[in-house]
Amino acid sequence: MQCNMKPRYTITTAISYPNGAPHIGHAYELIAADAIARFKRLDGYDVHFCTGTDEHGQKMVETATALGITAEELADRNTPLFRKMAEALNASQDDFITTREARHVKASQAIWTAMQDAGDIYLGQYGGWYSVRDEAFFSESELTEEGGVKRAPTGAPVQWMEEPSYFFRLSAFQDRLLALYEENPDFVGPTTRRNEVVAFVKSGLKDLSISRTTLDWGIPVPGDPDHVMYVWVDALTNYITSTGYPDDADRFAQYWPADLHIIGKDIVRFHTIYWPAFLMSAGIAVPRRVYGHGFLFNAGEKMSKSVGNVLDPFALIEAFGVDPIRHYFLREVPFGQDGNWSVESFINRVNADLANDIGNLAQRSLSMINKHCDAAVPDYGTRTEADEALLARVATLPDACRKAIDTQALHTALGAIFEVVSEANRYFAAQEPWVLRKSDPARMATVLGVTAEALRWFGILLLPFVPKTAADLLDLLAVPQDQRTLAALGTPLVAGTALPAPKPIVPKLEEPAAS
RNA sequence: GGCGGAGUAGCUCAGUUGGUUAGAGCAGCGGAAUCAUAAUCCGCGUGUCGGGGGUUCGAGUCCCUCCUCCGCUACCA
Repeated sequence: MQCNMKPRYTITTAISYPNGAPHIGHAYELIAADAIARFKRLDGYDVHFCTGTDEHGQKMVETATALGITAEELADRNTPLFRKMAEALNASQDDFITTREARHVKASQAIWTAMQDAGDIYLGQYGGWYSVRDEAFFSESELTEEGGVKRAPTGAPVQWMEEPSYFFRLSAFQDRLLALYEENPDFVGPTTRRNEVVAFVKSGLKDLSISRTTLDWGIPVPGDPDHVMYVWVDALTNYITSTGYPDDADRFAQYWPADLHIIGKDIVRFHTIYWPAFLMSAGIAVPRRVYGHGFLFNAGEKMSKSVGNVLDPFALIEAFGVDPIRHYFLREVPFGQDGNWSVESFINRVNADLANDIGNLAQRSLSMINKHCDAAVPDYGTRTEADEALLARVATLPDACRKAIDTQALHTALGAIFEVVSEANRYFAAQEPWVLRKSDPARMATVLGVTAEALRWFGILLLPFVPKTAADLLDLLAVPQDQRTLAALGTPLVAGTALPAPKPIVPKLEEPAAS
């Protein structure tokens, strides 16, 4: 318990499905959520940032079976890869949850019981196409048909089967959901997704099958161990498990409801219809906002295993470094839209922004300080209009970034920052401190000091996006660790502070051979 | 089919409640400078604002229509 009651901010990614190794889509979602989480911390929030893996479900069993191992072994094999990815991406999650954990089993059973007590769960019959050989149901769209025989993707024939299943009374929530969207226009983003969701709910809702008896890889239904929970109750509940439900009432009160769920656009419906309905049924507050990001393409093509063009986040990080990767996807892809990866545009973007614009600005200004100002922050107290104009421009950035971050416009935040970085380059070129060195050393000192001060703002503002690079820049400016917050932006560099010898913070990328 | 979104310079896109010669970044071409990671700065675009029609003193910005592309249209994370 803290006495100084910082505002809190709870943000999550979807939990990844670890039936394979993580791919760039998983990385992208985590990078974006991490940037937002870091920004909120930087802005003084008490942040709870959670990610993880969803280890249950039918696909896990299918994949494991194909590999000749158990689902549990598959999870043991793959979940660590997702943890490694988070580490490699320099993600700052406060919690990494997996659905096998005892706390999650407990939370899932608790919300189930709450929904049941509310009268929204009943026992019925679920019908579907079942493969005896695979011991699994398949959806109509997965099936192939030849000679009147429907077959599963595995080639096994399927037959229409019915089994007992618990249902969630989703149909009863249509009006409440529509009221939710009506009263909270920001509940679903981007807007185009919201329209789809509203249209879907307006078209009428059917009750949802939420248990299976043909599967045992999952969380047992309370009071009926023949059933395991099927998919959504288990998977979505991770968000409240992570915030302390049901036992840690203090933490839960502190961190729930979530401020933001960052998810892929493909699972918007589950997060904006099923999830709030579950919560309303259980008497739990609904999240404040759900945002569906776009997908990434590789050189204009959809990534797929069969095409073999799936980007491996580990390989990219290995080849280029984390910050360039983070920067590229956050800056180049308008968040919420689909984006594209190409090596050419990646090299261009990273070199232009990080190496040339800000990296070189730091190098050229700090080199002069090092050589001509006794390697200490020069006195820049006597300023001209041009100096003030630049600093005033820089000072508009925090609010611009806050506004962008609160609408998940990550690319806009970075765009705003780099627009002013360009402004700083123009300022530097126009002031010509290398000429002033001979004509007016005091004026030179001021220009260099103003530039260094601008760099301090850039460094702090860039921490959420490119943490290592920004920290390196702040190191060069001798900014103390406890001064690296938005609140500390108002505390300018102190003249006379010793500065280390400058060194390039971002190496320029060469045209690579790596893929 | 139904609902929704989008079509603006080579590429990626901005364009507020309709108003002066439609903008930015990147790429390209030319120049300046030399403090710096050959980085930076300055200059250069005759774009049918998808086609057509309409409203208006005036439309990329509103209305109609057509064309093209995309998303959603339930039990898969």
